[in-house]
Amino acid sequence: MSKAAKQRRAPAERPKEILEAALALFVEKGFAATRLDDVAERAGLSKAAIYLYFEDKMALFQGVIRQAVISNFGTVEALAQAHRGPVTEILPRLLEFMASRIEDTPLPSIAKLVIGESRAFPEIGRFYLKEVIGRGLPLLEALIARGIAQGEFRAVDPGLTVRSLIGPMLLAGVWKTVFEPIGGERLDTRALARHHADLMLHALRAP
Amino acid sequence: MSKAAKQRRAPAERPKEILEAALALFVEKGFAATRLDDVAERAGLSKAAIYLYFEDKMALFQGVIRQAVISNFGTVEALAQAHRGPVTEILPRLLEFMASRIEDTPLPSIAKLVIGESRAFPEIGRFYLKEVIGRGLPLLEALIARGIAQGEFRAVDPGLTVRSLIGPMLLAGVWKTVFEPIGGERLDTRALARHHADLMLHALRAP
DNA sequence: CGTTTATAACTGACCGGTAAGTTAGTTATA
DNA sequence: TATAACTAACTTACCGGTCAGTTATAAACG
Repeated sequence: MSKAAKQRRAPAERPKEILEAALALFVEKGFAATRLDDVAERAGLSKAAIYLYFEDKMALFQGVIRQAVISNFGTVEALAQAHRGPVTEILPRLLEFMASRIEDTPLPSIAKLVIGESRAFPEIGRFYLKEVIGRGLPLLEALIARGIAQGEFRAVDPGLTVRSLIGPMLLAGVWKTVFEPIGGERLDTRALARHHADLMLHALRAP
Repeated sequence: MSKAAKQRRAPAERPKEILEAALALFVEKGFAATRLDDVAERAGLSKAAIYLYFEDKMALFQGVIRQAVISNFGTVEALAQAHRGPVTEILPRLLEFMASRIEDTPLPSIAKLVIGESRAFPEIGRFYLKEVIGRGLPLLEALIARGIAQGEFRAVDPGLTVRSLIGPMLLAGVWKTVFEPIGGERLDTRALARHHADLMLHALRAP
């Protein structure tokens, strides 16, 4: 190891380090406003070195999104599928789990990036559509359908109901990333999740 | 009028024309990716002429947002305040009105712009926060509070309830502007509005 | 009524800063 | 001494913003 301040000999970690630095900066300043020189500095190497690991800026962005998405997703699937009890009990847990993700991880910032840049980079949007929405929605729809089948819920449209369920969580994410940083008053995402779960259970309860 | 293909002598209309062109391009490509030369071409004049009417690109952006917001807002206020009947009847109308705005106006695209650019241009975000959210939220909260006072609704937190109410509409706007253009399946915003209104009324109904 | 003059509206060509992407060369390790 | 990892310096293209000059209109004048 010697005194090698210039970190060498660990190139396997390099892409991850670059992705981490890029995530922080993309989240902070957006895609266009993030300079590769800054990403490089933060990752502790030169801009040219980034090009050793990523084709171009776009590929780096894609990598960041991919990394953040896959690392933050498996758990939801587990949570929703493992639980075999009454849906009435799962729903509040699920919403509170989402709230914790919104409060404690960069997930909402990622979503904001996707929202803002997917017109310019449709591949990003399609990736998110496929990997997050395409996996998450069916999961939740199945849950609602199960609630109906088990006689807990009235017979509503599962697709629309899922939108009603997660809409406020999207709102919370947008609020946290867009309006709180510029002086909007703090929103208690977990309280919203609990409250919304309560509303939804009242709304869905079979007569 | 003669054959003056070069339009002159109507400078009062010019700012509006420029704003219209800019709106279309900002909505299509985002702020950073929109070239002033393109705005100029679309508005039928030269880039330099834009600077006769707007301080800089940022002021133009601000003008676009301001224009779109004020032209699309007064009606909501009217709708919510004029109606003196039971809140139970107003709520579905209100949601369906929002749905029509989302489907038939560039409002969701504006919102998307604000979401995407407010980190880089906090003034934009604050303007939206003040003019749209600062006016819309209290209006809706008062409506919920009235529903409670009139004995139609159970005693819920009006602030959180309003978030539950409009969350799905935000979701619809995001879906329309972000995911439909890149191959996401069409979402029937009005159906969602009706369905969500139904859920909310069930959720809020006093026992 | 034609001609000059004043000026508002507008433009083409340019400037300067910026940042993505490249390359030729350097350094550390095996 | 071979080579993988890395970098400083460069090239290139773009685009926001400016400015000196041009054109269309209207007012002033003879």
